Amino acid sequence: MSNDAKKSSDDSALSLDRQICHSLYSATNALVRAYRPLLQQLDLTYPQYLVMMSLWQRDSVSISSLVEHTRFDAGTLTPMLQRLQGKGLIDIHRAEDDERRKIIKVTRKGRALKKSACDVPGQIACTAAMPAADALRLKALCETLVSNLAND
Amino acid sequence: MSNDAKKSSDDSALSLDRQICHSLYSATNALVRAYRPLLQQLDLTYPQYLVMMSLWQRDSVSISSLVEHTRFDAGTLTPMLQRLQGKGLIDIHRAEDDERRKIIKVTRKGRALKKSACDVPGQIACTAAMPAADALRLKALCETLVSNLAND
DNA sequence: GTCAATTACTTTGCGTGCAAAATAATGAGC
DNA sequence: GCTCATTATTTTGCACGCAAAGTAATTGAC
Repeated sequence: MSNDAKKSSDDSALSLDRQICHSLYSATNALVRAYRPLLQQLDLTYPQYLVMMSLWQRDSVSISSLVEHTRFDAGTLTPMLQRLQGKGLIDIHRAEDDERRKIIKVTRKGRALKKSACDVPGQIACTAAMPAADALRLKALCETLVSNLAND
Repeated sequence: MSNDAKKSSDDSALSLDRQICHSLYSATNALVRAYRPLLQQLDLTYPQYLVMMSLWQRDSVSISSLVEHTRFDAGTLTPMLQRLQGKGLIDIHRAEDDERRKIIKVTRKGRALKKSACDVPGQIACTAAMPAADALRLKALCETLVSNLAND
């Protein structure tokens, strides 16, 4: 809690143009918008794409494990997973050892989709047109923010 | 479109942990979550707070002007403004010269809210616990991203 | 073993976010 | 001054995002 970070009653702090958060917020929305046409060909939304990436990386996981890895809320994941199941990309079934848990498995169709998705990261990188060094710096700053804000 | 930015068929590019976009996405969600308890006292959501900031800065504007300044979609703003009107924070009325346009004006109550909001930027800065230099770098990177992605 | 606390997940409700279609007023060409 | 394209805003439909409440299985205390 540095001293100059807390300029409470400074009026200009409420100027929209100075808001770091507004930049972050609109950058994220712009990114999701940029993904849309690419992902449309895969019949995926951006959040669904993130979940599929998580599952391509580590399959047969519980929902709580997905919550941790993807940072999605459980209440968000439940209907999202049902939609992915509806598309035939994943299977959901109860864990045998613990009937509360559900295990998510990628289907053959889901695994096949990965091949169609392999061009997406490169295409987005082109659209974003950001030097690799800047992109990494941006990622690092965001990760710092996430972990700082997680402290509650 | 640099050459090494386009590693199309590289499998590791689809690893969730390497996704800059995932970091950005979760940082934004974490931020909005961090704002929630602060803004709850003002009975505002984060997007509503952004709109109010825009209006505190420049009052009596059309919706399309707000779209430009806040970077919200018009279809998002219409119901949002109706809610802000319902809270008595703004007035909405048709422009006299052009009956298609609507002019948004902050009410006395809306202006009074600014005083209650003046501590919010400082409090968020404390929670985010990010050095000013890093915050500015983050903002600059996000702005670059926004303008790169806007090219269509 | 029984019952309360915990854990894993689902449901509900509300507010975005946005593409696409609809509505309505203005302007332009003739 | 009519017609058509354009502009400003609204509506619709669907998918999050998430707090809060609900449900069901498991663990822990005794």
